[in-house]
Amino acid sequence: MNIMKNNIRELRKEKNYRQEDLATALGVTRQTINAIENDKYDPTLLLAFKLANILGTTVDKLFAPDPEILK
Amino acid sequence: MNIMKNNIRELRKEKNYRQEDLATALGVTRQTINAIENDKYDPTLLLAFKLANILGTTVDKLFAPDPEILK
DNA sequence: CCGTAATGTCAAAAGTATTTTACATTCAGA
DNA sequence: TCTGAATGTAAAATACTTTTGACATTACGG
Repeated sequence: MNIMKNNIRELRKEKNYRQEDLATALGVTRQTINAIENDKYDPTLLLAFKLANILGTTVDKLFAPDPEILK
Repeated sequence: MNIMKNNIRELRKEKNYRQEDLATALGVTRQTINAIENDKYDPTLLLAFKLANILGTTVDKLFAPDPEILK
């Protein structure tokens, strides 16, 4: 199960991208973007950096792990 | 293949932790810490956050993807 | 309302991260 | 030099991420 929050959808919409636009820009599939936006699983670290980069933010701002989990 | 750089080893030594100390503190195995320090593979996003947290830094400062790869 | 674009979802397969167990190498101190 | 501690490494098993292909649902402009 996945405990990370993210605001990819909000930032994506600000840029008027479709899930598919983001996906092709990052070299992944639309299903991957959809799954991450809907918290099905976390992206790899590399994909997290690519997402932050294209959305004009940082990994630390884009994702927020449950504070409970940061022992 | 793994294209991410990190300075976990340096920060770990500043804190006088052994690989095993970091591992048990984060709930992973020593082999995992060793593999990440030696760039065998990237950690998951969650483990990256845990590492940054315990080492007193941020994911963005702790890891640096090859700029080439950030299209 | 109708058509179509966008999003949601699913199952199977492939790729990658992590664990476990085990052994090898390096290095500092007694 | 000898010992023990720390690190490096490897293979097999398991878990998780991503792809592929396909179909369902939602939302919106005409």
